[in-house]
Amino acid sequence: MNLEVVEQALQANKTLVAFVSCTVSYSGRAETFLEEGDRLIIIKADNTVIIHQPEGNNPVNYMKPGSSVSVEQTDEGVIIHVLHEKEKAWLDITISKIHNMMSEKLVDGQKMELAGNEKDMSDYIRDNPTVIAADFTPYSREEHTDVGFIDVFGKDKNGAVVIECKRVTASLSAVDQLRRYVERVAAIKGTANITGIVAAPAITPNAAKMLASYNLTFVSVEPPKRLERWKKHQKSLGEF
Amino acid sequence: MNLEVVEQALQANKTLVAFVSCTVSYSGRAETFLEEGDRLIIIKADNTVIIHQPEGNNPVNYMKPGSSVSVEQTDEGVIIHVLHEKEKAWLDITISKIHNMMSEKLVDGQKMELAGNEKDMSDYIRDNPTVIAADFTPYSREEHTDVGFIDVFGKDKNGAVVIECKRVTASLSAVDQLRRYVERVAAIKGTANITGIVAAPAITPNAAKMLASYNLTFVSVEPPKRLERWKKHQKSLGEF
DNA sequence: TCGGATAGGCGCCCA
DNA sequence: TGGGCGCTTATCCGA
Repeated sequence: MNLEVVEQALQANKTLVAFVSCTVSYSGRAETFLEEGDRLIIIKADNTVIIHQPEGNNPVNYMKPGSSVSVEQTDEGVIIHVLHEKEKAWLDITISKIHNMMSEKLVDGQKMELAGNEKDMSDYIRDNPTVIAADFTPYSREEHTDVGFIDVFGKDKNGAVVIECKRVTASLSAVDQLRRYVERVAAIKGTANITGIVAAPAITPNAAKMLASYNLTFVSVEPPKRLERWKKHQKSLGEF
Repeated sequence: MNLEVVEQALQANKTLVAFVSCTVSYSGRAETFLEEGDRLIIIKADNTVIIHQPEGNNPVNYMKPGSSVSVEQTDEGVIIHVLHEKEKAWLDITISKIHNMMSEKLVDGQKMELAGNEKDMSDYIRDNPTVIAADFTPYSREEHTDVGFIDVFGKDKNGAVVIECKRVTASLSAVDQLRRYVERVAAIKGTANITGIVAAPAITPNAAKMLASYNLTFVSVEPPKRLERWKKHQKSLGEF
């Protein structure tokens, strides 16, 4: 271990990664402790600190950007102190052994482009209203009320239509949301004659049952672009 | 770059990290693309793949455990292909330059201990029922119904009591949940006389209004142990 | 900053 | 395996 290496890397706005044996203590929104073991530590230039165990997708501990990082040499080993004043949180990494480490100044101004989220889906419904019903006319997206905002709001021949979109299988909470909006619109319009629709690729059985009990309906809508590139990819694999 | 180094690391159940310049393509539940820039790539022994940009808490792209990883040398550079058959997802990392890399076999059988989550809070309510009401008697936690499970279920002098816990400020969705459970219990018991309580440190104004409109109530409960170690830490800092 | 909702959410538990 | 839901959720967006 070399304190100077760590401190120089941090000073130079580098990203530092280290394989270490360590224990981890965290206190903030909750409190955690992790016994000794081998982990990967990442310290970014913005003082984000991330600790990964050897398996799994998620970090076991982390501190968000804007922390302050300091390093201390003690009898127990090297301790990395991370403090986030604003969040009243701190993290201590007590390192008994550094197996390997490296640091690098990384330059990256790019932002990830993403397609296929729920906004794309409500856009798709607005632009292709017949996927809901032949006589459906959308008015607005993200209509705000004091009980939340309605994904797609419009009308059909019977009156107002409230649509809650989900890009994945709709669950009980989707029915909750829809019911909340429909009741609000009914209260505003002074009529119980509102059509409420969950638009999603599928719905769970319990949610479907609950939906029906409130005279709300489900319309199956696939999120746009889903799996297109996957299928293309599979096809190209098949050509080998 | 050295394909063999990467492949040997993966074969040997090592965790591999690399600073690279790359582009990233993903297709699965959505589709993403990330233009050329410097990133940190992590490939774990379980074939978890994580890509971090130089700043921020969260990975920009990832593939969950259980993927298959292969490496290919092309004219454009080295491509790391990650495929998750089951999830019908794939990720390609096209690397123009490797700045630095290292790998290590990590051994870690530990599991993080956590205090201060919602389970601790409902335990606390069960063990200290007077924080809800003087005459409250808890029966069970995680009582299952077909519309979800009730955090804490019990009785008071008026009848059944349903409690929904939140460790942070309760929102509209917490009221939704509680209402859903209360209605279900009322239907089962055949009575409308059910007491429904949101137990949380705070509640948003709109949620409070909605709660009141359904004759449900809010009880302020702090999640246990919150900030205790923070305060101790601050005190010890103050002693310097 | 707060409130509300989505997320390529993830991960855990339980039927 | 799917449903339901919490999460040190994070992140985005609008008021």
